[in-house]
Amino acid sequence: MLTTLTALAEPTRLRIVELLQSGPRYVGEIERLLVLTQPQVSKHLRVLRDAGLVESTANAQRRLYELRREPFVEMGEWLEGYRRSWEGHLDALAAHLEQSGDDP
Amino acid sequence: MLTTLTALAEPTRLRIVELLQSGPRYVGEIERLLVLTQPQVSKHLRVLRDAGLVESTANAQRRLYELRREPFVEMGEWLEGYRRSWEGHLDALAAHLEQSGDDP
DNA sequence: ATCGTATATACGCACTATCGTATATTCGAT
DNA sequence: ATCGAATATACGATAGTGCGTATATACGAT
Repeated sequence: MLTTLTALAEPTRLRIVELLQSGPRYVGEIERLLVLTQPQVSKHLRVLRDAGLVESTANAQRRLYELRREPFVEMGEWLEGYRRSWEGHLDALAAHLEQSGDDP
Repeated sequence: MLTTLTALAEPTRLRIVELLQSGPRYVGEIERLLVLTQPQVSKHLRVLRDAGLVESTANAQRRLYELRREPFVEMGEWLEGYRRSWEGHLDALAAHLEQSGDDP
């Protein structure tokens, strides 16, 4: 989870990820659409790939990058834990109120 | 979203957040349970609070910190966008397969 | 009023990460 | 075989971030 969060917690990388949400893109497209230098794009894509957020397939000398689903699924599962914890607190509150109801 | 991600993308802060998942804690408890220095805890809590991830209520000279739901809800909604995008891709794939089915 | 406890902030240092520029690599085209 | 396009990497400089130590602040207890 930390590696996923670390990879996303950088403005430029988050922009790249948000762009890739609309579909796979070549490095050059990302460079042009987000107005970044080419090494900047390659470097950030490297980080995203190492974090498992993207994968690339080579077409001739171009590389098509796309998002991987897994890390996003994992984030969803991770969030579930928090959702459950609040449900738990609500259950505890409900139990408390129920108990309080016995002695007005 | 960026501020939330930035706040969470630090090992110690993530540990604090994970601890707070089990319920509200005083600064001293966090310090003891996670084996951190007191200024370290205060500093990280400050960042988490500025990011809107936690809020505190004062009891005498102690401050009870707890998670706020909103940023987690927002993360869930943000993830929804990605889930939908993959559904979209799957729909496109389904449409393609459907079309292909016409001519074997 | 003073003291001790609990928490927050200030400041200097070290480390990491990002950026820009230059260079390497890969591959198709000629 | 050579050239150009597309992408990746190396390297130096800089800026941001976390840590430790010391200090400030707030509040209850005596």
